[in-house]
Amino acid sequence: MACSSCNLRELCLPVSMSPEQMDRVEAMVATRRTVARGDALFRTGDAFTSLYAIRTGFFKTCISSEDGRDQVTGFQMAGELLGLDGIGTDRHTCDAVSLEDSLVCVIPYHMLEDLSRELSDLQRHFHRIMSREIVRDHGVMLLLGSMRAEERLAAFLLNLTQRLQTRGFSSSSLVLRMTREEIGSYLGLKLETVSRAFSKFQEDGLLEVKQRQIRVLAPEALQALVNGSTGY
Amino acid sequence: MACSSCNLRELCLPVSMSPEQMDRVEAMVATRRTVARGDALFRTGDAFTSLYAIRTGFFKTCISSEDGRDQVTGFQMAGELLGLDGIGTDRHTCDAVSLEDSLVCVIPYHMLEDLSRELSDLQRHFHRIMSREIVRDHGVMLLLGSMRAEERLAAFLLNLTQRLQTRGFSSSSLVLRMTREEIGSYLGLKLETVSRAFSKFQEDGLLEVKQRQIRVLAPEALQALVNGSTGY
DNA sequence: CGCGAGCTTGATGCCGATCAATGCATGTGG
DNA sequence: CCACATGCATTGATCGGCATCAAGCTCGCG
Repeated sequence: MACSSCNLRELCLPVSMSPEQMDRVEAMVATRRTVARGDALFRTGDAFTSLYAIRTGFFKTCISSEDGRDQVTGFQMAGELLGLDGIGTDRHTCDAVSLEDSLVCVIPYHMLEDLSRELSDLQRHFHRIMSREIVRDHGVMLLLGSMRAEERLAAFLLNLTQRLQTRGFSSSSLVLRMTREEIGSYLGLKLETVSRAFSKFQEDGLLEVKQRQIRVLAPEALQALVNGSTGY
Repeated sequence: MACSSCNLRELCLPVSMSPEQMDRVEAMVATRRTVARGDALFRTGDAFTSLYAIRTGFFKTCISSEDGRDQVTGFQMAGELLGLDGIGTDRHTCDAVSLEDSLVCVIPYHMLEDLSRELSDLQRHFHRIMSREIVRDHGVMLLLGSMRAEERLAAFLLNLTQRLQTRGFSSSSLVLRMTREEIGSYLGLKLETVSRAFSKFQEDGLLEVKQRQIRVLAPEALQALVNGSTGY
């Protein structure tokens, strides 16, 4: 259960620490929490106290405006951090909902503050994580602002397979944890459009689609879609 | 030229510090830099060394993918921070282009790291700023993913007026620093669509539009657009 | 077995992109 | 000072991609 023996330590917060630094990090991450599929780790408006590192499982984060409009802002998998949204206002500004039974490591934020004042490596790494989150969001803005339906889905799938690969899974075969509707919400599309794009990819031999079982047959073709297809 | 006498200090990085803390912050923010209209403060790929606080002026940040696609990811005004994108990879991931002659305060990042390890107020505030940036981006994702053209423009205008108001300007009268095309890029629309939406708002008596001179006549109506108009 | 949640597929319509022309300010050189 | 160029904005006409509406279909589960 210790960070030092966690197979995600290279992806998570405590990257490249000395053994003694690691001890202090482990003291900070003392508690774990299970979240059953469908339950929320936190919800909009909840008081912010901690960040959460996903040990196992899969989450979505979503926001909703006063009227019913809502939007999935991201999908998070093992090794990724949840809760950064809460730092700014001391309240969470989105819901984090588990898409499968999950286990998270609880990182009390005030302890992270204290410790990262002492361990500059930790400080540096935490800042990097926040910065990368900002950069990721910019990428999504590009996707939502300028790509067409199939391009969006291609980008989404490549992003997923890449992250799975980093975690040692096959880059060609994956099981979607989320519904077509959730994918659509993330990509700014309706579920029917997502479904049609999947079918199209299958017709064209880019994918093999069996419900949520996906096999990527032609990653280069997906990549080509994401890049050049504005058709110059 | 000192932070302590800067009229933006309540918006910027050095919020709520003791005089002696403020001295140390000022020592960190030793240099200023002017950026002529149209010039870049930094560009994608530039080495990341510093954050920049806008003293006077106006910027846009934009990213572009390998093919020509590009996207304005934000507009920044006095008191706001630029360059957070660079922390994650030690290189900037977007262009920051000045939309009018501007002056920025240069904050060497390694000094900010050092100082925020000593001043927990500074540390806390810096984290808040990054977190708010993430939350802002999520708001833009909601806008891009689920709003229609006029709703997007209404949200954009309200956001602008609100930020201007915080800085002591009128909330009803503003001069746009950016072109229709830049607004369109930010909102995921074409410039013609932006132009039409402006005209529509003027017809409906919500705005008075003279090129880039905008007068907001009915802010509540704009707000209503942003909220309820999904038409249930 | 039958129900329901999620997925697929088809038909139609609308919003915003695209193409194209004109208008309007600012600036430059003759 | 005017003729002309240039960049930006407006407006109209047409087109296309995605949303919407509407059936079926599949699969897991009580």
